[in-house]
Amino acid sequence: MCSMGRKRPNEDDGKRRATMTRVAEELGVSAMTVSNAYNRPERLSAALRERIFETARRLEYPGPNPLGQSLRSGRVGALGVIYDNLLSYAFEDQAAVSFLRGVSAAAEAEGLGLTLVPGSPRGERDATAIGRTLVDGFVVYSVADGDPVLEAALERGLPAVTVDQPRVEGVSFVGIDDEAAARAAAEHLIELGHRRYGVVSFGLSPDWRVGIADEERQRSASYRVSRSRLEGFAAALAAGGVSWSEVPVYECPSSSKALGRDAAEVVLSRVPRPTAVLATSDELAQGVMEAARERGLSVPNDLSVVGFDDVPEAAIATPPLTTVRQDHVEKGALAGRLLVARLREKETEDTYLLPTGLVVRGSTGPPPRTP
Amino acid sequence: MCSMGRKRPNEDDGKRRATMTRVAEELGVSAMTVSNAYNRPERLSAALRERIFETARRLEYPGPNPLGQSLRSGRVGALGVIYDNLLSYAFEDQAAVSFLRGVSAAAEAEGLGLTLVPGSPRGERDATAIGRTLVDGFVVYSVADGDPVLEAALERGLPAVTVDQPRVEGVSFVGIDDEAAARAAAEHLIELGHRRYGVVSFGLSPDWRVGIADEERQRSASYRVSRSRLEGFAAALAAGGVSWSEVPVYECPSSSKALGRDAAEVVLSRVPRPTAVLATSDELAQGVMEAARERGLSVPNDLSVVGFDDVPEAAIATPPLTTVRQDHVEKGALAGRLLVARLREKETEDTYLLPTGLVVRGSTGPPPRTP
DNA sequence: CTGAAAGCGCTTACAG
DNA sequence: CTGAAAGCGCTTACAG
Repeated sequence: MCSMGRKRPNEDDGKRRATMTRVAEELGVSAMTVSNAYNRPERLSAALRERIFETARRLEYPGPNPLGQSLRSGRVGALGVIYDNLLSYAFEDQAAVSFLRGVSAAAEAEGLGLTLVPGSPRGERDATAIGRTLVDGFVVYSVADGDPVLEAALERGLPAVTVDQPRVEGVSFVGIDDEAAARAAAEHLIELGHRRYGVVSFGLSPDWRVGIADEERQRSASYRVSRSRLEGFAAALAAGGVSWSEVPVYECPSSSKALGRDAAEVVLSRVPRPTAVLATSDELAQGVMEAARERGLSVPNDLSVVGFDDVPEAAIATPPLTTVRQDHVEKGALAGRLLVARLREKETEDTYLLPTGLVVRGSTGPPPRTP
Repeated sequence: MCSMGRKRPNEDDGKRRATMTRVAEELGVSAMTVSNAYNRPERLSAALRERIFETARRLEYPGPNPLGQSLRSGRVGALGVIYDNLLSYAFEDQAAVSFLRGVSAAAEAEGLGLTLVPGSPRGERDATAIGRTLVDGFVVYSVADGDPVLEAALERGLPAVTVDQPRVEGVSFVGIDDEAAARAAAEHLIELGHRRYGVVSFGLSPDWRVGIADEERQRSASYRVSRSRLEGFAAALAAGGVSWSEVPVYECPSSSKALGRDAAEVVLSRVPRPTAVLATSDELAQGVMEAARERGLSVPNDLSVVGFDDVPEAAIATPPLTTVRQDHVEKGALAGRLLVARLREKETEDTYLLPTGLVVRGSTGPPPRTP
């Protein structure tokens, strides 16, 4: 049906795609003159330039091949983003989408593209693509400490910035104070008077474990963000006189409503039932609210739920979700700007912490009188 | 502060980044042996291979530079996506996000990356980046007929697929039957008994015009999707005995809640007031509902609203939005798979139309008794 | 099991 | 205003 489908570039009646040299030969000029026609018009008579373009059109020469240009210049013109999971999951995660929006804006402002490196499922690391990706530098987003994907990225020797996790010596870091932000969330519940808690967290380490995580597992978590948030929760509860060792921490393999729902089924089955659940993401928190609804529990009358991120959906959830706000767009934009600065061989700081704030909405309230 | 920030690749005590040749020289072997150490281990004794890796480590050689590999092989390892606006807007548009999710999944399944080409604001076309982007082919998404950005993409001579718009001779197309889908939406309102309509549409042509679009402007719209949907609305209303020429069609420069709200303020000020509004996207429709709420109008009692796309938010809007469903993820995945097929020099069809369906929810009902 | 040569497509000094 | 040469970093036949 379609003509382009038939044109095999390397087999088309022996006519391989035209090259700059071929155009030059055809006209009896040098290749550099053709190059100048495209890149430095002022070094050329207008007439010759026009003749060159005519010949290019006739030979179907598509203009200078950017691969040649890049090899020569050493510059690709794109920032790379490495995500800790399959790429397609990044687009399901509102926090990641906002983050990518920020990075893309920063790249775009410099005329750079954004290249999303093909990922691999959690628990099945594949770093081969990283060595083959054509970019000028990497934003490494949300990767576990010691992940082979991280090693591969750093080994490329390109400028890099890590975001949220991990922190790597000598590589600029953008994130928030996860411990303090989590602490504020838990303090809010302590102040409301809650004494019985449950926690629903996304993965602690990339081994895809599901279920209650004991304190040893919490301490050894290789996702820094998870580790820090649990530390923040624990600190606030301990300060409020609640024994952390009795708080069930349910670990989900990733962050989604469905997984939050599953987790809540376990956590809410505890006897006596928790009156408050702290989640490490809004997605998980929404799943917890769903599970509560299914059990006929009212949020916040029977159960208080706190999320993390303040994604757009949090404000329109039923009830609106109390959560920790962070600016994912700005996080991405800052990471992008820092990477650009590195490309320009400017110095950057080691650590950039963005502000967070607790947003109290309708999903939290005092614990029920009759437990 | 940071060591990496200090390392200037071209100036670091005269030590430029090591190359394959340098590693080879250091060991007294040929460059191709070093190449084989990385790419064809079986052609090498294990011992020599290890010696090569040791030397590489010592010289801080990061492994074969993919730019060299790509120039040699002619393959980049990434699919490019061209969007009709600034990239950062794509991440705000739920339909686009779902679409990108599909494309990324298709790319990832083949080990390919996804490169988002830096865009330019609507009404200010800049195609220069397209000539410089390193990709193996383009998915051209939602671009107006004759857009210079489209020309630039096609001139690269790489495989390409267009999505939604435009349709280009000889280039595979993925989309829906926009006319039929829009017709179904309008027929639903006709069947409910509505006689007075308003339409809120995203841009008709990329010249950033805002306000009521007359029939001449509608016919000459260079965004095919807008043109087709208006045709569908018009056909259904005409068949229902409603005069299209009396229906105000408000054109927004782009698709967002805020713009839908602005549009609705004009459309709902008409005397007599429309009892039903057809929007060309869910974003716009949500803005219309917002404007109605602000005027104290009840949806659907005073005003029926129909959207288009069935983005995730549509189902949880208040009231839940009646809309035309289409599968944006599958649209992206199909486009990605087709582009991959083209890279593999397989034939593809000219046109792929995905199914649509009207989803009737709470935002539509019979017109009010007392107008 | 290893190598010398050619070439992927381009542009930057350096000349004239 | 235009050119010859060198080189960006790599890998594929082809030999041995």
